[in-house]
Amino acid sequence: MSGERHPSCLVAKLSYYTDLSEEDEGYLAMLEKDEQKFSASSVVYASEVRGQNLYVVKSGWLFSYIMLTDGRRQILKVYHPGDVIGFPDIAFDRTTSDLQAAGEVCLCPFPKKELDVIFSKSPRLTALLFSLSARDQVILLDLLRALGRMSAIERLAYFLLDTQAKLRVTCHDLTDTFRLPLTQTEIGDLLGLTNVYVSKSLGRLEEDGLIERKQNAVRILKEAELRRQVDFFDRYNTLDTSWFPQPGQPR
Amino acid sequence: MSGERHPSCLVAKLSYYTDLSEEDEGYLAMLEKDEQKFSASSVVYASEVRGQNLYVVKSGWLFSYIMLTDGRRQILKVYHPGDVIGFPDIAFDRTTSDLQAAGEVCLCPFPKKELDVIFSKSPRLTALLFSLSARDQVILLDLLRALGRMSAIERLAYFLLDTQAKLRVTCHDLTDTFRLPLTQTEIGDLLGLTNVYVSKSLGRLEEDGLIERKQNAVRILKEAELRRQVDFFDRYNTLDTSWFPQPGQPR
DNA sequence: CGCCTTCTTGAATATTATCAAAGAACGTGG
DNA sequence: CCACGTTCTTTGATAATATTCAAGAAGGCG
Repeated sequence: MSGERHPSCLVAKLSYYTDLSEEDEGYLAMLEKDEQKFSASSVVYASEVRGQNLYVVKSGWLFSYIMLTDGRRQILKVYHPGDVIGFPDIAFDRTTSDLQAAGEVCLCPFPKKELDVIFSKSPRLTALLFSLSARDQVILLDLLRALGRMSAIERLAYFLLDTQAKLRVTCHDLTDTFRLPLTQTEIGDLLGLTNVYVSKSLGRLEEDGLIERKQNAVRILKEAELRRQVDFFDRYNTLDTSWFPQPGQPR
Repeated sequence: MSGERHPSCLVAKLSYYTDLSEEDEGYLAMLEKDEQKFSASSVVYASEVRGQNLYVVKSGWLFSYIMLTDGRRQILKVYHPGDVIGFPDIAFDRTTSDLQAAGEVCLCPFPKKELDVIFSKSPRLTALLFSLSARDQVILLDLLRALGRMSAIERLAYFLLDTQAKLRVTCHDLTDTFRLPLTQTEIGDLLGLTNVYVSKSLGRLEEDGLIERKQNAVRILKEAELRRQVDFFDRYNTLDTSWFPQPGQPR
């Protein structure tokens, strides 16, 4: 549309990792042809619903979660612009989680059935999508490690580092400060803590001079030290594309 | 090889969900052409190692885990016969976790580079593998919910139900009893608990008449009640294949 | 039979949750 | 632009849950 190199943030994100053919860019563009806006806190879809759509995030933050029957909530993943929402649910005919907008968001929904074109026509793009989904899984494993074996303070440190690393992929000039449009209750529901203890632990991190807060922005003061403390790996900065089917022999 | 319908447990598992063409069965057979045995407790691979292999589990149980530098361990996933190990790591050029055999195991290793043939030649089989990986991710999300928002007893109930449901896919006649060849320390490292508290909580479940133990076998006495208590979903019994590219137009 | 690992049990301790209330920030409508 | 209501955050006191430490019992294996 515009004269920009990448009109789409999905294409921008993916070509960060590998070269895309024009044909592949075309397939991706198809996934982003529709747009849908949601207001803050609105539920994009509920769980246990016939979910045949995936979504590309165009702008805004969202998160998916599962409820227990008694009201406990586990937030599963926070989504940012350029993310694809819905790969896990591809294996089921109903959604397995709820999806809620953290603020105003703009999404590009597309039916999962449309993936079959990509699967049939572009092995290379398929491999790329597979890798994205695989990486999401590793990021989830990191979170699992945090919930299973880290203290509250460590979990928060991990969460801040992870968010920072993720935002850096699309926002290259991000240094040490970023906005965090989540409530402490939401952060707690992601990290398996209560909102009260999130408040206390963040206060502690600030007292100790590791982070700084103003409004809902966070500044990470001692990134290296925090990374060492939680044994942090950046899963966002590379992707192994060496095994991908070669282009030039499509179809 | 033999006169059985499915000489391979991977083929057996996959054709449980969808019909495979002979060609597709051929591709899968290629992945299982090599065999490698490991003795109990041996480490199949360590993390941060150039990992270009995936594995099909032929027999035995294994688990993957990540260590923190101070010795804390988080077990990420327990593998059983018919499972494919390594999809998450496909996105990276190094392994992101360690893999250890719980007892004697037999594995079929194959280089991930071999997947490119499947990606290029069989869109349908690719979609099936994608779905398996996606399903693993949902199972992981269930575990995340357990670690983040459930009590010790609930986590154990969830773990037992999950293990039972998974074993039922390959062992159709499994009713309410199964062997559990993991130590309580390992179960604790999976569920984010100490071995001591695993012992106490299992004892509690038994006292309450929900389960029964003898040796290292478990019998689930009140499956329906336990399922209700932890809001359990069986992720293993179906797979949505409706969106798969149609066969008959391969290549 | 004896050793080694795993499991159980109990007491003391630590971490995090719960409850409650006040203070700060934010958005909305007048 | 201010007042008000709402939501979010902070703080303190108390309670619950799980950990740690330690020692003894049980079970498997040579």
